[in-house]
Formats: sequence, C-alpha cells, structure tokens
Amino acid sequence: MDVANAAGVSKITASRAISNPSVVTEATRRKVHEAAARIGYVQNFVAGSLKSKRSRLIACVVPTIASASVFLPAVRAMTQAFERLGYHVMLSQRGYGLEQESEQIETVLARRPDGIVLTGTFASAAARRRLKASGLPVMEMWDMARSPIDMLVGFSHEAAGREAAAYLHGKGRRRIAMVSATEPRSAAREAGFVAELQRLGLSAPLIHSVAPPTRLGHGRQGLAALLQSDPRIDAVFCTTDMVALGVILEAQSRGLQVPGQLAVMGFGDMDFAADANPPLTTIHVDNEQLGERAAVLMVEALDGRRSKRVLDMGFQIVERASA
Amino acid sequence: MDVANAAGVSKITASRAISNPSVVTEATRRKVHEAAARIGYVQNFVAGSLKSKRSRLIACVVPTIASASVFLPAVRAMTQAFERLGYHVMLSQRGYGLEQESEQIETVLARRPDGIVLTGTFASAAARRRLKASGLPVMEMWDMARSPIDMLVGFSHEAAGREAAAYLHGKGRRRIAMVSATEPRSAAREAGFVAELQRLGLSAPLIHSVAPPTRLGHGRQGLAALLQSDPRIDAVFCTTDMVALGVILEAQSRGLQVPGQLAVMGFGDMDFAADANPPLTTIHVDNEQLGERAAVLMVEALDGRRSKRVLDMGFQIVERASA
DNA sequence: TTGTAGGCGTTATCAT
DNA sequence: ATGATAACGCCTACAA
Repeated sequence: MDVANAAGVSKITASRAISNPSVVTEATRRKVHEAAARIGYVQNFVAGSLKSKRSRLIACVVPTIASASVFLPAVRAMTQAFERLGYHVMLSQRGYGLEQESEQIETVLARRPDGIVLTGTFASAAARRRLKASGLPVMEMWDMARSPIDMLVGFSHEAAGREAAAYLHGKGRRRIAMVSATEPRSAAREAGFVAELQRLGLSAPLIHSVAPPTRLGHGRQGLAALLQSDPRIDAVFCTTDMVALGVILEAQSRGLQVPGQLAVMGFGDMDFAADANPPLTTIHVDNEQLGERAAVLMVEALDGRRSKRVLDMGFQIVERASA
Repeated sequence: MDVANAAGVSKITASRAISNPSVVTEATRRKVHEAAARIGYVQNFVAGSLKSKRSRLIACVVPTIASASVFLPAVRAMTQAFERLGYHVMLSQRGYGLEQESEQIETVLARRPDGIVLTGTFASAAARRRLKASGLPVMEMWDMARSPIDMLVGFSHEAAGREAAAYLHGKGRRRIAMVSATEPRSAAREAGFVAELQRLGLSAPLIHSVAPPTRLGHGRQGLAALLQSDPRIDAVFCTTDMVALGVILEAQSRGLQVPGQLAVMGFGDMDFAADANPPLTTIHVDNEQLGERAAVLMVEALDGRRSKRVLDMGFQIVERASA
C-alpha cells in the first residue's frame, strides 16, 4: 500500500483505518483518509477477500430479468437491502431451461460468493446437491413448497391457488377455468386451484397452459381457447396479472362483460392492476418485505447468528372489481 | 493447489491445464481434470484475478430492475452475451436519484471489474470524471445524445421524438399532445417531439409529465389531465407503451374511439404492444442486438482490439392500429 | 493502538 | 511442454 507511505504509517494501520476504522485513533483515521484521497487510492476487495475469505458478494440466480416478471420487485428490494448492508449482488440468468446448469454453478462458485440466492428456481437435483455440498448459505426466494436446501423466504403458491378457487367459488362462480403457465410455481398454484375446486365438489376445471414468460397475448389466446372448449365458463384465474389483463381485453372485444359474465382474477398485484378497467382482483405478495427479509436473513447467517431458516411471508387476495 | 499433487504435476501445470488448456498436452489436461473432479476442486477466480489483474467481471449500473423498464431486455441480452463470452455481470441499481453516486462508484471500482456498463444513466459530472479517470473501459447503453465517456451503443431519443411527431402529423393529426416522464431519456424524446412539431408549424404541444417508473395509471391520469386542458386533442405520444396502454384504457372508458378520435402512440414495443386493443403503434428498438453489440464491443476493447467506439442502433416506428 | 511476519491461491516471468 | 520462483494487495495472527 502506498497509502501507508503517503500517510506515514504501516501497511496494516492504513488497512485498518480504511476497513475497520473503529480500532484506530481518529487522528490516524483522518491522516490515512487524507493520504488516500490525495493519491487517489482505490480499495481492492479482491486482494482482501483472498486472505479473509469473505468476498461480500452474493450470487443471485434468477430465471430472467426481461419482461415484467412477477418476482422482480422482490429481487430489487433484496439487492437494495444487500447493498445497504455492504454486499454486492452478482446476477445470473438461468433461463427457463436447465442446460449447463452445473457449469453455471461452478463458475459462480469460483467467484467465491459469500452466499447464494435462488429466485423462482427449481434447481436440478444435481445442482441442489452441489450447492449443499458447497457449504455456502443458500437462500431460496419466492417459494414455499419443498424441503429447502438451506434457508427460504417465500409463500405457498399452492395455497394461493387454493384460495383463488375458494374466492371465485364464494362469489358464486361454478364454471371456473384457469390460464396457467408451464413453470413450477405456476404449476403449484394450478395444483392448489384444482384440488380446492375438487374439494368444493366441482368437476375438473378447464386449463389452458402457456410457456413463460407470460404476456398479454397469452391471456387473449387463452380465453379464446377456453371459450372454444366451453362457452359457458364464468370465471378465469390467471397465472399473472398480465395474462389477466389479456383475458379482460379479449372478453371485452367479444362483448363479454367483466365481471358480469366473466370474473377475472390475476396474480402478482403488479403496478397496473389497480388501474386496469375494471380494476383487477388479484393476489398480492409483499415483495418489498420479502426481498428485505431474504437479505437480512442471509446476512445474519453470514454473521453467524442464524435466526429463522424458513419464513412464510404469506399473500393476500386483493378484491377489486374484476372478480 | 492440491490438484497438482493429486495429478502428479506442478502447480503451474495444473493451473494451465485448467485455465489455458491449449498449452498443455491432451494427456496432461485429462490427468489434471480427472484429479480435479476426484477431489472436488473449485477454481478460485479471486486469487487468479489478484495476480492477473483481470477479474472477468463487468459492473453494470441500471436505474432499477423492478417494473417493466423498457431497457431491461437490452440488459438481459447483454448479460447473456457476457456470460457466453466468459464474463459475469454484477448489477447495481442506482435509483432515479443521484445520492451517494460517488460512494457507489468507489465500491464498484473496489471490486476491480474489467469494465463498466452504464444503462439509461446520466451519471453526474463528478461521477463521469471519476469513471474516466479509472481508465476502465466504460460502455454507455441506450442513449446517443451526449459526448460519451468512452464507448456507447444506443440510439437517439431525440430523433425518436422527432419521428413520432412527424408520423402523427403525417396521419393528419394537428392537436398533438404528449405524456412524458421526468427522466433524461424521456426528456430527450420530448425535446425532439416539441422541436419537430414547431418545425411543422404547430403550436407548442400540451405535455403532461409523470415521475418514473411509468405505470398504466400514469397514462390514465395523463389523458384525463390533457383532456381537461384541451378536450380537442387528437393524438397522444406516450413515453412508454405502458403509459400508452393507460391512455387507450382511459380513452375507451370515456367513449373516445382509438384511433378514430384519438391516435395513441407508444414507445418501446414491449411484449404486450401487438396484443393491445387496438394494437399499439409504437417505436421499436432492437434490444437483443443492442445488448449483444454492447457486450461484444466491450469484450473487444478488453482484448485490446477496439473497433467502433460509438454505435447508433437506430429504431423503427411500428405501425399498428392505434395511430 | 500500532507494528511485524507471513500467507491466501493463483498467474507472470523466466528458465529448462 | 513443463517447472521454479516470486509476486499480486490485502488481512490474520501474534507481538509490542
């Protein structure tokens, strides 16, 4: 360190003045910081982490960041919380496929992150084993269903599906359909939805399934397909709000009244839901809290004081006008 | 390296077999890789970058990842391209404010990224100076307007605004308004829009401005406000497709026909634009290409073979039914 | 509170 | 094609 020379102290004192100022005198701290500013010193976390074995880097794997994915607000909140707590987030996109997953994990581990966050991701069994074996704290976000690898902050998609079914049934709907997506969490909502309808004595619902990421067009095509199978359906539960918006658009363009003739329910309570026409009844998840808690739990684990390992953040049905 | 022992070669040979296999014999390569697999060796990029001064890490600063930001597809494409080329992307959110920008930059630089990508970001003058002084390759994405710090791949928002004005004028519209946003690129589109209308001999347009990130509700409120100022407006150019969708919804709920009585034009050609009702006339940017080129140019610069420093990717007006 | 010694795991450099 | 040596810049451990 030339800062040390510039400030007239030893290397280690300069290091402490910058990384751990509480252990040096205020005068030393000032002297070193002034020297650092003078010579334009830039700290090197790379060198630091080599010896300390702490990179202050969190690897976060998401399916994709493009399009209005319903979990992105949680990732945003989490990233902000991590930055506030002194960590950086390295984002990797996994895609909805599983190819090269192991290879991807190896290169991520080679960066020596302090922890790993998996979002909306069902890692393959091999990948899960690999992550467990790494010994790193692993946080899974946005799901509740299975036995977690390590820590988990999420909610039950299956319960969300069940409550949606119960809600629509409670509104007097009896020919209830769903537009689902070929993606694990959507499948979990679908499973809960189907189970609850069965419990309520209804016959198996019509389901139209689309490939993620979900789009407005999926809702339009989905309703068209459902109506073709059964013109008398009176409610549709949608895998995302964007799909629900598409269902509403399609219904309106066919002269079907929402919610009069067709109740439409979304999922995600995205920022357009309340402003849709009619305002969208949907399922709300507190993504701010969810992301924040995920980050805080991870940092607690890194600091050696693990509190809860699994946190169910729940969800709420937001009743608006569409269902 | 214990891999070296396990394989019965020297440390440096093991290192080469893994990081630079072309310089060792195939037999050595195999021997080392087998040993690595056997003992569960995980490469350590941290140690490698300390000596080699190459981290294979790209820092990317974006305003925010939440909500369907119109530049996210470009970031996605860029991230994928970087990963394909052997780099990881560290994402930092800047927020739309400017607080702590310098501090943020320092911690990013402390990670020793090989390059920095700024997306949709007008860094402050101090930050721009700091980045320039760092000597790192800097890529600015999604804009064309000013003198770049270093490299740039984008398009002219000002030109987009001008062409939107010309397009609506060409469709016979004469009372043309805009819903804009208080954000630099939106402001650039607005400036071009206003300038072109003036050039065409129209009076200064009504403009309603909203705070980003833009939402559907902004479009609804925006049209309401515009109509209150002037009930006779016959066209609205919107700063994003989501806002345009809101304007359409609001128009329809007021019994205004789109495009008959009101032409609505968006920006971004997001994945719902073609499926809107009516399908949205908008401005398309080739985000896939844009992100890909940004990554490729950056990697070329890192490899010491800089080709172009500035690339104008242009845009196209996509004529659909709404305007 | 400050300092000394040494090493983290890899790669650059120079030799063989 | 492979090896020996040293160094990257910081932090841990221990000492003063």
